[in-house]
Amino acid sequence: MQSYTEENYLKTIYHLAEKTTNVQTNAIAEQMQTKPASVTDMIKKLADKGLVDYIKYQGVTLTETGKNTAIDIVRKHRLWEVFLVNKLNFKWDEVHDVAEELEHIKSIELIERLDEFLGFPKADPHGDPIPDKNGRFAKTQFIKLIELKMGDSGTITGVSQHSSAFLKHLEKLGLTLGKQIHISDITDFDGSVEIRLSDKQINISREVAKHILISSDGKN
Amino acid sequence: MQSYTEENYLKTIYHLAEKTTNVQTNAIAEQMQTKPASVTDMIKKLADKGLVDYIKYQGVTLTETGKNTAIDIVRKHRLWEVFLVNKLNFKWDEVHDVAEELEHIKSIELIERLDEFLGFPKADPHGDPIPDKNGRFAKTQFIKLIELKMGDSGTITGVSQHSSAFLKHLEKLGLTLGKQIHISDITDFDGSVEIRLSDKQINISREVAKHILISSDGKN
DNA sequence: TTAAATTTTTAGGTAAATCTAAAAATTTTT
DNA sequence: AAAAATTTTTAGATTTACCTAAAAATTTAA
Ligand SMILES: [Mn+2]
Ligand SMILES: [Mn+2]
Ligand SMILES: [Mn+2]
Ligand SMILES: [Mn+2]
Repeated sequence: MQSYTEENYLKTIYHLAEKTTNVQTNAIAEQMQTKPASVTDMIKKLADKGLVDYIKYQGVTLTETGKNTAIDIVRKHRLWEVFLVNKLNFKWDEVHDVAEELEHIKSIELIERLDEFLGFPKADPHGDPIPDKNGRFAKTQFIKLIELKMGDSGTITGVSQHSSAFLKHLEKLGLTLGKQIHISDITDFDGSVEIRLSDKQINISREVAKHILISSDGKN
Repeated sequence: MQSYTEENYLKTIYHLAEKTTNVQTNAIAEQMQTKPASVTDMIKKLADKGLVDYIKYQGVTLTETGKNTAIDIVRKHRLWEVFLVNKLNFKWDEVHDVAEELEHIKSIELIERLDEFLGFPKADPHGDPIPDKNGRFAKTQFIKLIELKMGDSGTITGVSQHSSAFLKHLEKLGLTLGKQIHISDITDFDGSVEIRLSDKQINISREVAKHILISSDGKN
């Protein structure tokens, strides 16, 4: 059984490992909003428990057990987010902090029944995949909007930034999950992207385009 | 902002204060499954924070703030129990431990929306009243089944014991909330109670009868 | 109203998760 | 390949929530 804190470390390491193979102390510290010295302490503890492999000065990797635990927390986090949005009418930018707490409730029964109650959803309100109870989920193949070329089309199926400011901005622009988009132009001057939606034409900055994930329908 | 632990102490003190006016250190220790010395430590801390009034050797009472905090936790606990039973199909004997964790999730928005989602329930699965968001709730007037006389009738509206063993037993006997009962006899030998339900006749021990709460329909 | 029993507190410590400051190792630059 | 910069670890404290053992206060019984 892990503490609330250990679970958060495992989850953080898991997410960082999606980007870089060996996860560094400082990266964990930044993500966890704590100090590198504290991270070293915790890493040793997790290593003792067999949840991470650790060689001094060379970062950490999750063991099989550690990874499974992390995935289980991710599963809970995302299921709770679906609950908050679909059942309690929260907005997609309001759910993260509460899910951050709910993910630590320890009851297998609870999460299985919640999953069923929600109709076994495959993705959370931000398009992130929800692992099933065995920890399995499809590694979805997203393309960043910024990588699309002029004339490309696709559907918004995720975001890679969960800050409330960003999500609120997308909502205001009408760029929500499931929306069909078409790249009508890429501005020479600043690289901003001109997008055609079903009902309107908008322009978004490169910075915004970086964090929108598209499932491509191919060129058209 | 209180810690998880402080909240549990406040809730425990609140419940004990429903029975005895001044709440003793040992009583808190027993309820919290901890040692009296630890309770003394925590009481001092709660007193420093203005959540309890405390005079050495004379037990504690909740301050107004302390009481409001406790009631808020009770509200959360009971709303989550309703959620678990009504939405996730838990049995009434399975919800306590999970609610014990869920009650500490800190989000006013969450609990208000949950309340609404559940249809603003007035009582939890055990018949205990749910405070509204201002902490108000009717002090329900229950009579213990054991206090009824032969010939009395009433409706089961609560239980004063939440152990899984007791609740499962009641369920098996068909003594669930809302059931109409009629006292057909009180056995001379052991004081056990003969009860007529709509469809059958059963006999329960004094021990069981003590913990069933009845809203009396008057004699008939 | 003493003595005995019970309750409560104090004193002194432990373990978990932090922190700051300084030392050590590694990586990058010159 | 040094020097400089960065990253990481160690050393030593702090805070929270516990604990045990012993002392002090209160309550109950003789
Ligand atoms: Mn968390
Ligand atoms: Mn999400
Ligand atoms: Mn609790
Ligand atoms: Mn209850």
